[in-house]
Amino acid sequence: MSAVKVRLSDGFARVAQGLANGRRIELLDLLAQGERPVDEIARALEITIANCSQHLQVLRRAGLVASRRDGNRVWYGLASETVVQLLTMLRDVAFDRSADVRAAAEAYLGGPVEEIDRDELAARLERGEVVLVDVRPHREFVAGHITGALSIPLDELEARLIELPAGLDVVAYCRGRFCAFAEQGVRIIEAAGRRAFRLVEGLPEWRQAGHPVSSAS
Amino acid sequence: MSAVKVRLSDGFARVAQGLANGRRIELLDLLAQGERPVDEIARALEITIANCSQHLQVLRRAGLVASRRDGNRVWYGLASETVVQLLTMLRDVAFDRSADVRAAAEAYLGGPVEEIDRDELAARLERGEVVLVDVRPHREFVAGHITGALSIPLDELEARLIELPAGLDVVAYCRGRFCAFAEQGVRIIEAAGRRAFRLVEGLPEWRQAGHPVSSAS
DNA sequence: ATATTATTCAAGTAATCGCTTGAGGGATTG
DNA sequence: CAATCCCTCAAGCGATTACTTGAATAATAT
Repeated sequence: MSAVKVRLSDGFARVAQGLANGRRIELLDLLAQGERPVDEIARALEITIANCSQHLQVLRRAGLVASRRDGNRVWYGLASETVVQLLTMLRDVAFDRSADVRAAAEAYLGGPVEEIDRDELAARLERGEVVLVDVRPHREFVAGHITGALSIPLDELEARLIELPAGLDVVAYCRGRFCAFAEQGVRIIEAAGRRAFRLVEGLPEWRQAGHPVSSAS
Repeated sequence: MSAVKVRLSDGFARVAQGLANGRRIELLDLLAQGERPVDEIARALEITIANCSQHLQVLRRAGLVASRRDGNRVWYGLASETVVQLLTMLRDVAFDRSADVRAAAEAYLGGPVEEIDRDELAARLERGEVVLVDVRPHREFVAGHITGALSIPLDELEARLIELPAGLDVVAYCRGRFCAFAEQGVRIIEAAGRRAFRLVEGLPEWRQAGHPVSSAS
């Protein structure tokens, strides 16, 4: 009787176990931007391929990721959109409840920049009041981006500032609340004398809120 | 630079680590019904007090629970309502993504019973169409219950069926979607020839959805 | 003060985790 | 076919986790 309850609770715990490692959190954050083959994930996380593969097996056993084979590559992606919600909530609770996390987040993101939320961005986009820039790597833009956004990866931003239509405020967005790309993008744009905001959340949250998303360039 | 990102991700992971153990999941589920002293938690989980205390320290370090001293007892409770949301989402994702969890849930809860959701219950309560029974232990009812519910703990239900006003459908609820009390309650009530439903969620989700809750008997 | 009750701490042990290294398996290329 | 590329598996390691036992601490009761 109680053994069955233990089995159920252990099952829930196994999913949490998947999230209980910093590298796997980064991995899921990356996969939230679109599926990828193992070697790319390993490179992005700066870990060995064997180590990465093992983390992926743990996540697969936890039911958080799924894989498909294409030729001699294996592509991994999130098992479901609900995984994004879980990850987002985990990070929000961590930020809310842990002073360590808040300190680390500030150290990683740098001081505050002006922010804008999803609904406000949607409204201003509708009215054509802002330029929206996706500062993630181009491949992630191709996999999916906010409809109407320009793709200017962070490391090209300074050189391509001229592409931003003049006379409008600029909004930058990236992978999510705890990704540093948009913050850095905003600083670069502001250094050029333009007013810039960061979208608080990233593409996954935007998609999940039901706002319009496009694929391909 | 990357070291800072590692620190942030590890911080997120530490919170997940708190959830990454079956006993701690049960513990949080219990605390979602109201705060309790250590010895009671240990008894409910059928673990030793020392072991329980150590799990509670892990959860405190993860920022998921908080404690207060009253005389020579220490009462533990969830650190925030958001912890309930996180726990609920974790279990929903686990149920959704893991066949093991679905099998364990079925083994624990037994076959399906008729269900009713929050909004429907709220509407029917409003119209006085149903009797609502809280089948959790009485102390949990006292700590907080759905406004208008009767308290009949599961182990007294069979003997007290007569207290249920005649001529109405009965709805039973308990701690949550993965608590077996309500299922068992529905079976007992149906065995007496009454029509009975189970509220899909429990009190924590009801409260969090903004529906009316009362305290004390 | 002493005894009692409730909780935490410290030490020890078996099991698990995270990583490395090197071998093995699947699929494409030459 | 061999050679190559991509990924997984197996073994081994140091560190961490979950649990037990017994001692230490904190507040109350006698």
